[in-house]
Amino acid sequence: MAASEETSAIWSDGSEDEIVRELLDDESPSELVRELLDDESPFFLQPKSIESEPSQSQEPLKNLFLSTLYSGPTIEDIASVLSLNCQSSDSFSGNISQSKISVTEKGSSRMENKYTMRIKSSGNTMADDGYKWRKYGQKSIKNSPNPRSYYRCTNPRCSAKKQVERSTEDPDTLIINYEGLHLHFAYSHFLLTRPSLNENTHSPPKKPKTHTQVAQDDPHQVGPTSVAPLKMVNKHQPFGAVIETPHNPQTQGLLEDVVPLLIRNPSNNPTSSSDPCFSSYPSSPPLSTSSSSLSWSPNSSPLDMGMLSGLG
DNA sequence: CGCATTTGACCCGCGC
DNA sequence: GCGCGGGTCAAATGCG
Repeated sequence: MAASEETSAIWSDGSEDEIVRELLDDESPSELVRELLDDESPFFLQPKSIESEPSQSQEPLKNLFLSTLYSGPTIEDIASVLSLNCQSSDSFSGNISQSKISVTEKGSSRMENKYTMRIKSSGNTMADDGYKWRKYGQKSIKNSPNPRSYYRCTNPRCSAKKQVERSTEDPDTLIINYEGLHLHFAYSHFLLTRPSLNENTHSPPKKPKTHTQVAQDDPHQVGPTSVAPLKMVNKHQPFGAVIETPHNPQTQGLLEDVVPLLIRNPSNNPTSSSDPCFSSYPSSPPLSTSSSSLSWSPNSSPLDMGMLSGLG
C-alpha cells in the first residue's frame, strides 16, 4: 500500500502534512492493524463462531480501517457517527438526553480541516471532549453577548485549535469550531457506522497489547499519548462512561490513539452496554455536565475523545 | 511553586 | 490609507 503517499496527498497543507508524517513514522497504522488483527491479539476478539474464519472476517475490517485511516473520514462519516452515538440517548442520565450534536463542514473544501460542531445541551450540560486544551484567549464578539474562547491542544505534536462560543440564538447551544490536525475525534466511531464492523466485533474490549507497545516502542513520544484512562467514571461524564483498564490519566492521543480507540470501543460490544451512545463514547461523549461556564475544564476530564478537526 | 486561566495589548487581514 | 474586527501573545493573576 502506498499509504504514506496517499496520506501526504490527503492533507494538502504542508505543516499538517508534516505532522501526519511524524505520526505515521511513530507507528505504521498498517503495522498496528496487522498486530490488532493478529490471531493472538486480544483485539477484535470475536465469538468462536465467527473466529472460525478469522482471516476472512478480519480482512474486510482491516481494509476498512486502513481505508478510513488513510483517506480520512468524510463529513458524512462524522455526522453519521455522531448521530448514531447521540440520537438514541434514552439511557443517558440527566440533561444529556436532550443533547444533540451535529457536524457541519465549514468551508467549501475539506482541506481546510475545519469543522463546526453544534452541541445542544440544556442546563449546565457542557461539552467536554476529554482532551487537554489550553485556553489562550477570549474575545468578545461584536453583536454577540457571548464571548468566544480560544483553545489549543496542549499536545506539542498536535496543531489543533478550537473556538467555543454560545449560540446567540440558543443559549443552550455551544458552537465549537475545530481547526487543525487533531486526530482524536471521530476515528473511534467511524467503523461503527459500517454494518460489517458492527457485526464482527462483539467481544468485550480487552486491554490492547499494542496499545502499550505503541507507547513503549516510541521513545520519541513527547507526551502521554494514546493510552486512555480506562475503567474510570468521569465526573464530567453524565453517562457515567466507564472505560476499561486504567492506564494513563492524561490522554493526548494522536494517531496512536486511533487503534486503541477502535479496540476499546465497546459500542461493538453488546455485552458492555446496550446503549449505542454510551457504548460508542467510551472515550468520548462530547458532552458533559459541568458547573462551570464555557471553560471545559479539560484537565479534569481526560477521557479519550478525540477531536477531529484535521481529518478532512 | 508550578500550572492554567485571564485579559489587555498587539498583530494582521479585510472592507470601505 | 484607515478603521474595524478577529486571532494571538504574554504578563498578571488565581488556584491547587
